[in-house]
Amino acid sequence: MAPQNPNLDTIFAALADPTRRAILGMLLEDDMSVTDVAAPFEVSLAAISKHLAVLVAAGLIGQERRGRIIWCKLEPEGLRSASVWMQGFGQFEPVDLDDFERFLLTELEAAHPDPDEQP
Amino acid sequence: MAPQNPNLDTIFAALADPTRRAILGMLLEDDMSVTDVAAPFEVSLAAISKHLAVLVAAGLIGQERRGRIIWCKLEPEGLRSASVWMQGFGQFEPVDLDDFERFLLTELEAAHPDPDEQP
DNA sequence: AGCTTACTTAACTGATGGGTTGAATATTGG
DNA sequence: CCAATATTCAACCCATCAGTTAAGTAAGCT
Repeated sequence: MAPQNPNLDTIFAALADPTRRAILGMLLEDDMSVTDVAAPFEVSLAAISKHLAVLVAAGLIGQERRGRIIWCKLEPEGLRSASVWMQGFGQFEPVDLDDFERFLLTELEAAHPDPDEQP
Repeated sequence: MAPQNPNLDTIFAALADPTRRAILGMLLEDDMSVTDVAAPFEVSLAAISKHLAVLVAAGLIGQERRGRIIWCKLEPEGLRSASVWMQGFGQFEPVDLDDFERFLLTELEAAHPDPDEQP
């Protein structure tokens, strides 16, 4: 629904914030409502709403209203251009997915104090 | 020489600026002096010097002084953590290097007005 | 030594970003 | 309709950022 100007500027700027990366990590597991996305964080709901708007503008997530709940879902294609750009540097090595898992968890732990999670 | 805290915040923030991405693209071809890096851009040398400092802090480039010239070189490993993080999204598709070439050229053209090019 | 080249630092400005609180809007349930 | 839930919008605060100009530092040249 958004006009979406998914250029590299907005994509990388969106990824530069740890809260937003944590949100992406959460949405990697499940689609979530705005309220549920906001739950683990200490900042206000309005702040999270703004973060989500940034992610939508960057084309990294999509939002769909069903009833009074707005569902947020990952838009993996939004990362393609940035990913392609980055792969140009760094010897084009294959990606280690275990590394990714480790990074993702580290990010999530760092971003919110993890109230009800059990490892 | 910099203490370098190459976390994802600083890396993505560094990549969010088109001038800095263009600089990375230039350094992909050759190591360059600060003055030469600054040449194609319309902003002041001081501004480019700051951009380079940001890239160094992000671990994306390195600088080495030889004589009175400071040489800037790409540090491809600096992108690894960010690249790994990103690949976690987007179905883990293989990267199309032709796409990369296209993006890189587009970026370079957009970043500086290409003083000696004839439209 | 003194001038020139190469670059950084300092001090300032205007714009943007992330945060807040409080009011506004939308939708559902009683 | 009215109240509660879900989310955004508006107005503001403060910090950071990209840019400027001007001065400062460092190294080579003659």
